[in-house]
Amino acid sequence: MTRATDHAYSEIRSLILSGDAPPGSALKEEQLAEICGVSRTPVRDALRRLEAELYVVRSESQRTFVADWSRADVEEMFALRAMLEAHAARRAAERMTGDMLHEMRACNAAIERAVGLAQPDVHEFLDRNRDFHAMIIATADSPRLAATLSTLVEQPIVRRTALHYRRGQLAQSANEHRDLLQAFAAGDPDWAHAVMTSHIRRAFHAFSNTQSDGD
Amino acid sequence: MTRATDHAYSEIRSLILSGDAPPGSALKEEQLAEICGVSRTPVRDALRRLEAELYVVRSESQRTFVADWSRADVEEMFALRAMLEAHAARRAAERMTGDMLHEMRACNAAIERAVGLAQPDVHEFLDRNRDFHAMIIATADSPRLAATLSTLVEQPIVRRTALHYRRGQLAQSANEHRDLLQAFAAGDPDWAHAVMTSHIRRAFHAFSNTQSDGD
DNA sequence: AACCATGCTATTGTATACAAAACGGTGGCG
DNA sequence: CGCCACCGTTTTGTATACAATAGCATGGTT
Repeated sequence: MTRATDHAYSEIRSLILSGDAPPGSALKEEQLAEICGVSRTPVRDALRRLEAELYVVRSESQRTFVADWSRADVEEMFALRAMLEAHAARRAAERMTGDMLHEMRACNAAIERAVGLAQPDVHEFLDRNRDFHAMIIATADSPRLAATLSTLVEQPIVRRTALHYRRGQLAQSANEHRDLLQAFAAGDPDWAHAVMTSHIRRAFHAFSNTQSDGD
Repeated sequence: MTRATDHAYSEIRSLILSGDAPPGSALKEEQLAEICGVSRTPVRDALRRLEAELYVVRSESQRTFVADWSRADVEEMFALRAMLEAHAARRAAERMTGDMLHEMRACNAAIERAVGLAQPDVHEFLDRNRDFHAMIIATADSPRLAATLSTLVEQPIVRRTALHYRRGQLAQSANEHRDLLQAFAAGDPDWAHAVMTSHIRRAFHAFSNTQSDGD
């Protein structure tokens, strides 16, 4: 997994995220190899990785397709994420340090800035939001939890969801982060757990709404 | 992933489970290829799969080693498993059918038979125990939950644990399964959730004890 | 006309050769 | 004596050729 494999990975991932490779469409190794300018070997490695991260699925005869998430699939994913991230928040509250708390406050300040602009900077919001959640997971100090979450969090869904957020939804997200910071500052694991559960579940419903709006 | 890859996978897995490849030892692709009688290509695929299932880990320079689980790692794994399997039990209680309940009762009867023998049949216990938990996960009807759990139920630990069980511990496991069946029959999700949490946590402490006994 | 068998084609699986990178040891230099 | 750089060896990464298999269409048979 070095140059060629990483390149193939991000290239294919982009195809999926951009919609150039729509859900359900077949991904052929040779064709992808040509697009990426590498041989089939690194493409195969990249596809295995994307499979582990649920971007693609394999038929029983080993053909690869872009994952097609039904509404039930999305709901299921959010439910798991709520459970695991709430657990992470609880552990983080037990292990929070002053330095980390300071860093997280700075991070959320950046989020509030991005949201407060005349034209909210959604890209900045997404990046800082990811940082914020990553810091919680890092503080939770549970490598397997982190590995498990990483296959659920970094999904096309999250990205598409935020792109349809209204300013009010972005701001609410920042406010919930503020609540989390209070729970962390108080060192109250149950509080952190509850806020995080609520935070993720609201994200799910925000997603449901943008979807039913017909995009 | 057909003949050669599958063969390499189970061969390498056996090396790890049997202890011929002890925790922390390096796994070299060429050497494994020779052992399995295949080329490096399927070995590489097998190693990726074993990596996803946490049997092996990779250094930052892409060398692979047999995973070496610290006590903290094991505790962490059991905590995640308790959370996710309890969730599965809750969903299963909401979706349980008469047929499945019947099948699960038969399965647990087989477990009780294996445990009740003059010389308990641990191998039979392990197989039927896996079936029992698999049926719960199947009934929970959540593909992503199933996929997530399959990477955590990692056999090395479970297997080693059960091999050191005394008859009483095996019997207690069967009794807890009985409690679960009652919860399912009653269609009580919270009950099922609580019993499963307790079931997994007891397994963790049973594991801790066999470990501290010095094997 | 419907259905099954058969053969062609598209696609993935496997082997092998070569390239790149990392590790380890050895020698020289400070 | 210790440290660093260099080079040989080991190990993994990548490309390519070939094998096997699945999918699909076509034609024959009932």
